[in-house]
Amino acid sequence: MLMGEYHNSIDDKSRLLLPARLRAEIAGNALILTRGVDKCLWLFPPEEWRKISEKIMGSSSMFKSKTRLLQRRIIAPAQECEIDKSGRISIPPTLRESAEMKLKGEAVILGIDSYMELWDIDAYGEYLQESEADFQEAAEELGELLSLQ
Amino acid sequence: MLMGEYHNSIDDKSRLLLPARLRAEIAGNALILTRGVDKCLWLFPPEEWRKISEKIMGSSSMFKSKTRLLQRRIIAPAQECEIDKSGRISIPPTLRESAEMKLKGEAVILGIDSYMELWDIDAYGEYLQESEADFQEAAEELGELLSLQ
DNA sequence: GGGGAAAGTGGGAAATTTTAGGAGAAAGTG
DNA sequence: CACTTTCTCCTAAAATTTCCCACTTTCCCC
Repeated sequence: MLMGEYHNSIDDKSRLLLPARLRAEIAGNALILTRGVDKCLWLFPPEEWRKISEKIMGSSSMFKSKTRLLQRRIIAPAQECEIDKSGRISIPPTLRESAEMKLKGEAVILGIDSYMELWDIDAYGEYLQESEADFQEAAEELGELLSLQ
Repeated sequence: MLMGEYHNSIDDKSRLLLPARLRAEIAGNALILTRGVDKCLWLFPPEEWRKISEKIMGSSSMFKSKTRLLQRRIIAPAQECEIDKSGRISIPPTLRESAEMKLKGEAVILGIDSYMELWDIDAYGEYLQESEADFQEAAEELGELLSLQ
């Protein structure tokens, strides 16, 4: 299971080192990188990606606007990337820029059960700040849900 | 499988370089270029185009107004274009203008499974911005769909 | 604390990809 | 029919990406 929050920097060739703890959980050395919802990138093991992309592509036609949106925001930006011998992935510039991640900038890497998220450290800070109220609310709802059991 | 989001510029001869990653997925050097739904162009490999155009033409009669619309918007503007030895396609001015793509302007190229989309970079930015709320909604629905598994 | 292995960092060189320019052919115009 | 303009094709240069290797640091076991 992928877990943990890590801070690593992107080098001047747009490469990011994946923490060894996360790498240990990944079978093979191929991952799918794509735009996430919110200002981040998502990094999936191939099987996980297949599930999600099949859900989006399967129930869909290019003549429906919502399908096109999901395709453009999630499916299209996806790139397969290899983990190199030093444990790094190289992030295509277009994807890097879509998440406001800068060359030589600090990135946050989140392990979330079956996938990972990559954030620019400043963008992540802002996100946490802006969403604090929503978080409190979500926690409250979760509390109610749990106390009913 | 065609995937990835790329930014390339259109040169002053109305030509656009297709990214090598996308070219590698295409058999042969002929593609069909036409107007897409939303302010973009669609670029199909010939077999894909045949499927789509047959669907549009098959479900229809020229005596129905909606059919005529689809035919005029999608079938009629279609042009076959060749990939030249440098990997570029040349975009007919009429099509280019229909997607607000400018000479020497920056274009976005999306690989969507079996076809490609071409956008003017500014038009694409506007589209994403305008549709952000719909996207959040679609993502929410997708989340529910996935969590049912 | 020392030795060894693993993890992380940085940079060079080769290969590929992209950009740009110019010559020749084709097409359109007066 | 000659001229201009547009479009193709080809070549060369520039930039980027990829691959590989060597070095430093950290961690762990002895």
